[in-house]
Amino acid sequence: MLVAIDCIIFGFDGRNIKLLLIKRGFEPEKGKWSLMGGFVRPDESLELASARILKKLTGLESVFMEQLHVLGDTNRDPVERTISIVHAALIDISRYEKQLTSEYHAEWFNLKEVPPLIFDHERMVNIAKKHLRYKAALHPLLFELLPAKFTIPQLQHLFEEVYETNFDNRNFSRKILSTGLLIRQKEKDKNSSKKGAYYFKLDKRKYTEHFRSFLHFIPNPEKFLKGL
Amino acid sequence: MLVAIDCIIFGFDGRNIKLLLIKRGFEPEKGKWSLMGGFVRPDESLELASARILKKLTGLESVFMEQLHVLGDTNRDPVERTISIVHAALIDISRYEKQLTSEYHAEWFNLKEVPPLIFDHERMVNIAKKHLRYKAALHPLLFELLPAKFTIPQLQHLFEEVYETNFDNRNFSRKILSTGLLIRQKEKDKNSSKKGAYYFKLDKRKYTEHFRSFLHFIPNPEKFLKGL
DNA sequence: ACAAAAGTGTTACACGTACACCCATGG
DNA sequence: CCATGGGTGTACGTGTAACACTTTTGT
Repeated sequence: MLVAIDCIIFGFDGRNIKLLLIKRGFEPEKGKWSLMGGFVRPDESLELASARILKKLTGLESVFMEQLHVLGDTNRDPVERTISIVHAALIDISRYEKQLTSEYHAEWFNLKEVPPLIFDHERMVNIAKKHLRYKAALHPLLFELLPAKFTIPQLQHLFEEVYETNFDNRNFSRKILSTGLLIRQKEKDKNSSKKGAYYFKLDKRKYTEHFRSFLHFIPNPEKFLKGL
Repeated sequence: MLVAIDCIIFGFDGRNIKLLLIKRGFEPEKGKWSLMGGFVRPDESLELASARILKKLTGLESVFMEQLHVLGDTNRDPVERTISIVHAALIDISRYEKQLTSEYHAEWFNLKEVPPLIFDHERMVNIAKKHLRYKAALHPLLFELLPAKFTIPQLQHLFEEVYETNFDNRNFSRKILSTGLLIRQKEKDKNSSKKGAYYFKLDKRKYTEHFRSFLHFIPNPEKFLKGL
């Protein structure tokens, strides 16, 4: 039995949530869009395998991926029985731009405009989307998707992208700040408004310490968690 | 590469949370306590494989197990490279008593008094324990562990077992009832007190509909989620 | 009558939401 | 000087926690 790993990389460029895809380089389904996948070698752990596969197909390094799910239906791969361990990560696109050279044919797609994918990869993406929404509602996960310095309106925009809705900006900023996870900087970002919005930095120590203990980052969480 | 499944079955007998274990029947490590495990066959899905393995080793049928995690370190099995997909389930022990005949040598152990286990099975149990605590804090998961009719004090006792602490009974019952998930019966349970406690039934429809949308079943969830 | 468990009432307070309004500034 | 986005203040309702107190009934 073959053991594969498929990697789902979500990215944020300041405007949209995107998904990284590659053009499959071999048969079957050569030339179609696909997640980054490969087989686990007999002598490597799952962590090493996922890192190797991602690096080989996209150039990305030191991306922290998390195991999400295993798909193992008998007919999911047309050639041979293969189970696939789906891994996923979230990254700030700008921070990895240099690694994603044109040597690799990986491309970012807006999450709302993903092309048809091979095999059961669309199912994998759906699983990952649900997981993202669930986790980001309860934990400060999305904070990681932004540059080292970011503004609250930027963060709010990101949340609005993920949940495909709009939040009240005044309540949103208070809620976020009440966690004590953000450290206000002296400078302001004046790109998006005349008044300017303060930059914030993430308090890394508090972030890792309390990651699991912050709940309800979105208003009316019941509404959003219901369907997931 | 071999693909195995290991099954973690948590049970509740009205008093304690227990873990189902078997005595391993073959080398290596023959005669030691172990989770129920086996290999996935080329022609069966993961769902079928986990059900088959559990049935073969314990007699249990139609237990809904959930995929938890994959362990795949290269050295985890001394004989051959094996990855294991950990599955877990929660059951009301009394409801499955008949299936667990003595033909199979499966035994229940109090979760606090689990004997040494083979390979990395203790690690698997720890992963499952954390997962249980996390999920049960946010969703009405534990309601399933009780008989069709149960009292609030019974449910509270179960929560106290899982979180190894005590809750205020008055606030607990209000919180649970405020979800609207329970339907009060006319009879009372007089086994544990003279006044008697009302029996309740789970509103199955509401339960499945709203499973994801109820949050914070335990007081001070931050405290409990912090370390997980 | 008493003990012991079940459950109600009460209160203080934190939190969530809605929304009026003020602030800063580039054009 | 005003349009625009950023942000504070205020008000109200709901949820939570703590705990005094009542209810029930077997012994």
